[in-house]
Amino acid sequence: MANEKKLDCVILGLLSHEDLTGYEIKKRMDSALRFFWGASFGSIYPTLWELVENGFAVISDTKETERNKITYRITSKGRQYLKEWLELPAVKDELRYETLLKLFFANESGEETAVMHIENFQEKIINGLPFLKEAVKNLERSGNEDKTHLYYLLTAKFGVMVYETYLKWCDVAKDALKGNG
Amino acid sequence: MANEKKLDCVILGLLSHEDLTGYEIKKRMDSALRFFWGASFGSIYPTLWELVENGFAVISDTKETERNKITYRITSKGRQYLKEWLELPAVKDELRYETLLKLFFANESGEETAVMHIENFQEKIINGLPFLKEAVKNLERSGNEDKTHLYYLLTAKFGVMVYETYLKWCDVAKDALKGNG
DNA sequence: GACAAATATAGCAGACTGATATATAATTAA
DNA sequence: TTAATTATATATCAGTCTGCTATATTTGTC
Repeated sequence: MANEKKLDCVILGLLSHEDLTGYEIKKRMDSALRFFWGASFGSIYPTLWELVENGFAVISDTKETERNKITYRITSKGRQYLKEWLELPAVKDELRYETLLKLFFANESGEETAVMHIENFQEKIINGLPFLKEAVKNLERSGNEDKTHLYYLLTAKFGVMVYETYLKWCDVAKDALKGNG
Repeated sequence: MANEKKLDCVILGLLSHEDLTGYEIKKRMDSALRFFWGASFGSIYPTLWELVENGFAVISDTKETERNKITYRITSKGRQYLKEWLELPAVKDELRYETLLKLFFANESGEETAVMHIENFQEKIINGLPFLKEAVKNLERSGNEDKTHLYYLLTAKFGVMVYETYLKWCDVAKDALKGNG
């Protein structure tokens, strides 16, 4: 019954850094937050309206003529709401890996399919790593003058460490299957 | 528009091992699959009916009198459907970590809150590790006579490796914040 | 100036969660 | 023995979010 909605707070978090349009919010989701949280347009736009209705955000009218776009700005009420949410313990920490699911049931599909899933996974991780490593490099260079950077850095480091572990596991798993062919 | 539903296949996967009631399926979700997939009663029961309607499962009437419960059995049509899904590449591999989200925005809530989130996370991981380690130990002991065990073992090993990496990261992150207090 | 790509918003069917409700069977405690 | 508690078992539903589709404009490119 309580408020299980998270996206309003995620958007307020992004707006706490800078004014953004819905489209720009989506871009942030697909870059900086990509590794640990996602959201679709289909949820971002309705949520933005909701934030305005609740007085947590306002439509910022600077450069309105520049393009027919809507830029949102966080209000002090919104900042307060965000802060309260940030102080609550995290509830949802979960993985949802279809790769592991398909591997778990691979008895029905055979060993070749199992190896295929591991190799697909491996490729996805190899492709995703450079972005995370680049983020760590840039954030480390920019130093600790800005706390925002430090927090971003910590999440990016999490990503690098986890992805590197995934790659190690891929080797372990492939070895285990090959040694059993 | 295509079938994005996964739960029907997950349930068929579990039924491919043994006949189960909805309640037992939920228990498997909360133990063996817990680490990488979840499902609620609210989705399990409707999906079971759907499976019966589509001829992928039947109500098994053995020991019907034992208790007023409904046990489901996979059909050969269901097994075929499962196999086809298992052979498709995995689509959804994603993390959803509220802890990282709150850490990312910790600039608004302060360093103490950030450390609190990391420590809560650390505790959750420490509490979750023994189950995964126990699974690895038991599955390694049971040997490779059964392929089903091998696939389960690989997913459990994934869990152990990843959780141990999480704990390493917790130390790194706490150090970074303390060195900056 | 034609074409492609990026920007920008909106709506919707379907999937899933988390909560609630209800009932029975088995176990434990008094 | 019976009361209380816990485990088993199923069902329903509002609210949340995804993935898809549609539409239109702006910017860059050749």
